[in-house]
Amino acid sequence: MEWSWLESVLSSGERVKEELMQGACFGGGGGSAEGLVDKILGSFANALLILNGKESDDQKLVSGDQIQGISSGGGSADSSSWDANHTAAVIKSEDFDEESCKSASTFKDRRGSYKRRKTSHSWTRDTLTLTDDGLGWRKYGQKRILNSKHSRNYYRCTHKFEHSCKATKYVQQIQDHPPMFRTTYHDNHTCRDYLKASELVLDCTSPRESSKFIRFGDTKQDHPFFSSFTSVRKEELVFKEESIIKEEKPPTSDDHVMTSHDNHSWLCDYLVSPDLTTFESSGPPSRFSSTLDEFDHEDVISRLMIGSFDLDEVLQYI
DNA sequence: TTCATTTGACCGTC
DNA sequence: GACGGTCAAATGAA
Repeated sequence: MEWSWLESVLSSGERVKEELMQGACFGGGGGSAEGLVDKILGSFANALLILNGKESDDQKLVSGDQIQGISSGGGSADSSSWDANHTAAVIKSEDFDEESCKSASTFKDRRGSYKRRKTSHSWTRDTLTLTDDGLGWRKYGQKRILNSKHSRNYYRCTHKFEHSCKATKYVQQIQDHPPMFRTTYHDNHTCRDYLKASELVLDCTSPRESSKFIRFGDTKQDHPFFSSFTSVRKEELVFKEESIIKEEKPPTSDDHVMTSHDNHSWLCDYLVSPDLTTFESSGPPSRFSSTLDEFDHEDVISRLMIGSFDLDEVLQYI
């Protein structure tokens, strides 16, 4: 029994390695940038599926062509750009189906229609001041909450309708002296994912390095995608000074500001969303677990998306 | 004129 | 039935 499990793990490991290596090799090959990116992401998606044990009948591995088909078939404003949402849709097919069903219902007469987000991706941040977190929020409601002196303000993403961004947050004053505000975020901003694939440069300085390091372009600060990320890092420093930590899920470092309400890694929560779509505001420093159990598969994609990545580093955990 | 905020109503969940 | 999240008309600000 143990052997079969081990065999399974090793077999999966080999396949993951194959997929990741294939993805890395695509970077050195020919073809259009868009096609290459699609193929690479297809391989990484497959690797994740294997790692998650989801390569079953209902969730086949995806090919780069499939991703390409999806990305070009959607209603994206810019058909030449690869939309990370689509890959997320492939990887998290269950979520995708659920969303499809939801969208099938009419939008009229849906006041108050919502699902309580008990299990959704949420986290809180306590601050001493009402600080602008630099993201586009629009207030859509205010409510008095039971057993609370102060009303709760509800915000949604400014680009909710333009980009179908599901990010919402609510802010509530939880203390008077000194004033303390608790901001609870739900879902990540997907409105900043309109990243042009053509701007993803595969930068391999040597043939040897090309098989070892995968780098998605230089993190140019003037790129909207990365500039938002870098500005966020600055903001994080500000928040570290004026924020306190909640203890629901104590991180390893003392200066963490926010609390995640699900089991995703810190990095995934705040740098890249679990559905691989979003760079979120600020967050705790990245980590890389040293055991297989702690190893979060999504870290792989997170780091791939952020910048350089040591493939061997991943493979040693497989 | 456009866009953001306010506010009461609606309605799903507990 | 209470609570809380969202909607949308009314209102205000730029």
